[in-house]
Amino acid sequence: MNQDSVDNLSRVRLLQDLTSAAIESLEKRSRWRRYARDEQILDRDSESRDVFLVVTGSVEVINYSLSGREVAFGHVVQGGYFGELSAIDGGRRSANIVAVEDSLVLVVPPEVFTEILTHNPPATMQVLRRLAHIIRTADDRIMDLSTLKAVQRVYVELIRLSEEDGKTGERIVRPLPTQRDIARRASTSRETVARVLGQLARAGIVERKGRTLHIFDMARLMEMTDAIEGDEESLR
Amino acid sequence: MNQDSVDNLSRVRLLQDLTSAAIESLEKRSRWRRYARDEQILDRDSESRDVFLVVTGSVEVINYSLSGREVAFGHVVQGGYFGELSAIDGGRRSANIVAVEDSLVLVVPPEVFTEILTHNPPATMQVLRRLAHIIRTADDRIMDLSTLKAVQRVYVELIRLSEEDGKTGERIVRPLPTQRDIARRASTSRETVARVLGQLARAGIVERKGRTLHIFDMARLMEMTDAIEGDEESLR
DNA sequence: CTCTTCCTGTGATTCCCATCACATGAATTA
DNA sequence: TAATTCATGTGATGGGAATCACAGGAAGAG
Repeated sequence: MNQDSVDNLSRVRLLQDLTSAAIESLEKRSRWRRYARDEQILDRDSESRDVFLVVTGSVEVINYSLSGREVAFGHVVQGGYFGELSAIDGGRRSANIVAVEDSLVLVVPPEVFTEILTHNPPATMQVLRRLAHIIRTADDRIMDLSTLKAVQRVYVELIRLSEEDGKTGERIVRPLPTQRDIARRASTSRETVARVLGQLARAGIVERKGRTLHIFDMARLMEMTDAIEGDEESLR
Repeated sequence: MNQDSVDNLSRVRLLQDLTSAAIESLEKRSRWRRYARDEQILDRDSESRDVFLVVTGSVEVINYSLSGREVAFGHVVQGGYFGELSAIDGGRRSANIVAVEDSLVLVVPPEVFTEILTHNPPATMQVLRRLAHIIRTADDRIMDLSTLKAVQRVYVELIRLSEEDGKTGERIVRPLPTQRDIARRASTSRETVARVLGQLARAGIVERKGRTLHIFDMARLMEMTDAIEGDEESLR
């Protein structure tokens, strides 16, 4: 094992409070795996219980309905991890994991993960906070799905994706995901996303330039997520 | 403090691995509260961080949209607890809690809760497993909301509520919640629930007798949750 | 026992948006 | 650079279910 591995691993949030000795021991009992872009890493309902530490790259958490509809649950990027649910409760995988880009992960056996938990209170708190965060996010999404219209869920998703531009201070979404990706996060159809984007652009609220979406009127957009807006005319 | 309290508390899942000494110390640093039926225990977005142990009675976790729509997230019955998210991550309350019946709860300050976690690995694993379970349930619900029609979500809810009758071995739902309650778990309207129940009864799949719903054809009901069923005629 | 209040069953109506169907356009690969 | 393959913009249409509107029943309160 080389020093690089330890350095990289220490950047994984789960391990940030461990000593390098502990990390080395963990690494020895785990195995490295590389996954290519679009490669399936984990199948829903499969039996493994390992925890996956994402050292480089990023993955997507996604599920499919019987009818073929895709529902995106989230991303895990460099420094994150996934698969902890099964390691914790011994249950099956609750989702499919796909590599979004070429990724390097450390596959940690459940016993090793559990051992970290029992010996490292800070790491355990880390996991607890992460699970708490997942629950809050999921609950918000259930609320959105239960109370908002499809169009409004697209607004919410755009807001969620947006960030302050470092230079201009403008609100932007970069890179703008494909309409298909937005649709599977907002649980709607690709066409609806296209229409919403078009309508917002025509109303002067957003503008798309290549892979960047500029949000000119963030306040307006946020209002529209909870008000029952009128017809499109009123947007002009 | 009397022995009864310790006995009752030791039945709370969070504390089941603690010594009675530990439970006594915990109880001394917490406070007892009684809530009447329908009383609001916790408000969404409020600032407290306490964890609530339900010693007797039961409570409901519920949220309201701006438009007034109600979304039910779950129940916590005797022996359970709630409020742990805020104690873990310091964030605000994510839902409202209402007493379903007269309830006695022990209100545990966040520091005391955290102390239990750091000193009792089994209790911590308990919490981790509970959070994992909540996440799985929430994810399932997101899938249902994203991929099923309102009618099918009612089927799913009936299945979820159903249990084997000890004597007859029949599949039943008892007590059958009001249509309004079913609607807020399935995220649909009360009327839709009424129509689904009526339609299932006419098809001979279920029968309602007072506050009990008998499910005669469970297999059929389960099929109907994932197939795109035809018109009502085909149910006869 | 009687009076509210809440629950339940059903019709009628409106409207959201998923789906189908193409026409470009952009981007990747051969 | 041609040839696929994927992304995007928009019309047309149909169906599902939310909403509105009552009427009768059950059940709790006084």
